[in-house]
Amino acid sequence: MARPSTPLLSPALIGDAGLELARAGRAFGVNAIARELGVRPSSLYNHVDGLDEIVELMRGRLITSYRVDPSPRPWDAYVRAALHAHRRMYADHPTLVPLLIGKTITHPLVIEAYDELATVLVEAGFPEDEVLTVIAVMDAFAIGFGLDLASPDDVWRPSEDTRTLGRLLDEAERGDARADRTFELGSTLLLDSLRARLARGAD
Amino acid sequence: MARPSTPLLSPALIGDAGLELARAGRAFGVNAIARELGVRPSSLYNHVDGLDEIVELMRGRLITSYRVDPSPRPWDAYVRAALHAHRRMYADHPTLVPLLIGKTITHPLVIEAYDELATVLVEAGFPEDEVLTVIAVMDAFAIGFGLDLASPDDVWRPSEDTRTLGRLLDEAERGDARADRTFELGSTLLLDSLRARLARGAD
DNA sequence: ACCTGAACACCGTTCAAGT
DNA sequence: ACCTGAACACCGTTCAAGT
Repeated sequence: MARPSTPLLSPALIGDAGLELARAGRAFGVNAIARELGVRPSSLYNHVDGLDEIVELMRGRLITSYRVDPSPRPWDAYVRAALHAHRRMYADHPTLVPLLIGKTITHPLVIEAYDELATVLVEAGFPEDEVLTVIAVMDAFAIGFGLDLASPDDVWRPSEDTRTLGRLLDEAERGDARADRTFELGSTLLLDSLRARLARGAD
Repeated sequence: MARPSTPLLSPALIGDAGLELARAGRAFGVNAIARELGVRPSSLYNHVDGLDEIVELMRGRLITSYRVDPSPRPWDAYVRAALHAHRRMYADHPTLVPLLIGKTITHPLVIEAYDELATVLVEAGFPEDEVLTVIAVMDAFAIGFGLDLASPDDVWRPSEDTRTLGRLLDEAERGDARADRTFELGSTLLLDSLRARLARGAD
């Protein structure tokens, strides 16, 4: 079977296979993707330039599945929904994070999503020279809390006596419950501050 | 030279070599570290159990170099300093981040650092059942802004027309100046909220 | 046009051989 | 005790060969 009548591969299939592997916490290299698709590694190069381009494909397909509904609503509800969705996105693919943030964003769909967020914030009344900063803060938030959610059930395990930490750990939640509580506090703190800042600026 | 009279390697040397590579943005695998130390890859296994243990060594040596001075001062100054130091730490070694957060923290020095932070927050008056959450929020912050600082000079490069984003980008800062401004806003928002929360709780 | 197989330079790890 | 060299199963990428 040198050339099948109907192609076995496509950029979309390759990107989706990589994403599936990443979501399952498995390695998502060229070889692993080829294995997943029942094909030889070298076959992928007929559709894709290499691992870098595969990562770009994955990024594009990611953002469409975690897209936030832009229906009209108060800006802070939109911001909260975006934080939630992006946190989930990063948490579902922690090993992808360094690759995603390491490259300039050019993908049209991803740019569009940021453009929408920028528009919402400008219309909410944030000063124009501050909107990009607010967006970057939101991104840092989503990434940080996403990786927090992807952490092990026990973040800390002291082997010796501690002054305070051990006692607090005995009473504390663990796993996703802990991570969710952290995210709730974090996003509440952030939104409170943003609202206060907007109110102050509007005086 | 089968066995040198004085050993060429040690766990400390191996960890430091890995950290140096990571800081330089280069790969820090077994082979790369061996190359750096002028030795064969298999030699490392006389001192270390494998890449996982090397990562643990790197973690331990990291925290000591980014340790926050625990001298008495207002809790919020301490929190700000910790955010600053940890952000720098993550930014200096972005590729290490997924490895660091993927494992439960057991290293005594790292536990000690968190214990200290917990003690400061308890003494500041935060409710005991909230302190670990605040710490996790700080961690998420430091990681998110650290990776933001490690991002390329241009985070976004739109190829088509945008409603808002392109216009804002034309006026905006880039590179470290942008990342620093983001961090300033983020940590100000967080600290404002934490102070407000503490004041409310103290009523 | 598109899949294969062989080849290359990498990677982490094991282990017998040397001192 | 500690470094080496050969070996193994991996990895990403190239390219000539096949249809």
